[in-house]
Amino acid sequence: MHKFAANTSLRHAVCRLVPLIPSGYVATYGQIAAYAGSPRAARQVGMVLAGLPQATAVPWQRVINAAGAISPRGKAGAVEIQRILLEEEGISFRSDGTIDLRKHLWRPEPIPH
DNA sequence: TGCATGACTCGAG
DNA sequence: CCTCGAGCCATGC
Repeated sequence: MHKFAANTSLRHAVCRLVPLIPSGYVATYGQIAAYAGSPRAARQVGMVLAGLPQATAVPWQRVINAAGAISPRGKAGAVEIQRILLEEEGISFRSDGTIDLRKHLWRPEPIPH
């Protein structure tokens, strides 16, 4: 019944990169995957975030999908929680529930190492 | 080994 | 601009 797993190196990259996203901005799964060196691993990034403990210091809420929406999830209420956290950081949502990436997408100056 | 599953993405129509 | 389908890839049974 030990449920661990998840690509270790990607997990480390995610924990290093996600905290670089400033409050008030968001990044996409694909973006994080690309900076982590695995441009095709967007889904795995989602899996890593799903595996984070509840009390993590990693700002997982700042990672959304390429459509500018909060990705639906099995857990009921999870999407609402994420939205509230982002609104508290100053991010506004359109009536259809999406975020304007032109305004809020994280665009790091130099490429993160 | 095979097949379904998912916090994904992109391009065709 | 939106909907769909196909590609993608680690996990789990």
